[in-house]
Amino acid sequence: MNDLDSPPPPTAVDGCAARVVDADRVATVVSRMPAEPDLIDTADVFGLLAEPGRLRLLLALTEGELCVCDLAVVSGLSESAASRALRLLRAHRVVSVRRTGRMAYYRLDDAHVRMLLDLAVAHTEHTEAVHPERDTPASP
Amino acid sequence: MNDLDSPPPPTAVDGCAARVVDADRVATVVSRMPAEPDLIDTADVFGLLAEPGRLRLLLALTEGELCVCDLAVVSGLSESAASRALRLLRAHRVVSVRRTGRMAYYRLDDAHVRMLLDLAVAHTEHTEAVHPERDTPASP
DNA sequence: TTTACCTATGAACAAGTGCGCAGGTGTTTA
DNA sequence: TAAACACCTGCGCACTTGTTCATAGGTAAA
Repeated sequence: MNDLDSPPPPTAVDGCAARVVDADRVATVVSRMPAEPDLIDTADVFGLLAEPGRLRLLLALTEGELCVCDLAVVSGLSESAASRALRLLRAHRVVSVRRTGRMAYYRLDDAHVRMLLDLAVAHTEHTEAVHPERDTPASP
Repeated sequence: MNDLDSPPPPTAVDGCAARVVDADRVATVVSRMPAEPDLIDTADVFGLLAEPGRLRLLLALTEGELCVCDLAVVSGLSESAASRALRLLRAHRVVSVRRTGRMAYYRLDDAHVRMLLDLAVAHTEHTEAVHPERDTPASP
């Protein structure tokens, strides 16, 4: 495809053709980069927390278990949407379910996610909205 | 705040008609629920970490600042995609940029996100893939 | 039994998002 | 000067993802 071994400057990591400035730093960072599956799994978990609805759902569950209809009310989702979201969270082992008759009580089942939630909430609580939409910090 | 003490059966939170089982618990959870803007902002931040590419980008930056081309190589993104991702991260004040001539060096600029990253990586490192795809824990 | 209720699911739709390509801006070098 | 370089951006495509409507399963009450 491309033969870049003779030219002096550019150095690739494993065969990918691209300009590299700090080869040493790049090598170090690459070596410390988590494995692909772990990375994808991590991104997945963050993705679960990336929506207000699911976030409310999980925040509500930090207080203890709740049934689907209550969770729907608290999260502002329809019961259908809440059930669906809970199924997703359950598939990722973030929540677990306890069934009693026709009721289904969900609860947080991942200490890691709980820490993430605490950290996030604590942060937003004393951090005045970082509203984006501003790219250039306006330097007159 | 809202009147939910007299009616026996269905009780809504602020006017939404929906079945509620544990009215007290619901009221408590709702009262402790973060404000809408904070919630959206939090979900936003998690959304930034919800993709392998951006995650690699940020993980690389935990080691120190890097230029765009090096970040592209490390993250496996094209320079175009890396630039765009960095712009997004910059808009949310997650990273900051230092320009020297025609180079642009990016660095992590949010201690909170750094904690989130550390926590996530530490978790995935000693947690054997929680592969989903399993919904019902097999209950015959 | 029938009825009412809570939860779960299927399918279709709509919306958002990431990426590649090509071109542009500003800077350094020949 | 022109050329090479590093970064940035507009356009369009394709993929993923969330939401809703309607319906089905399963349990408790009449």
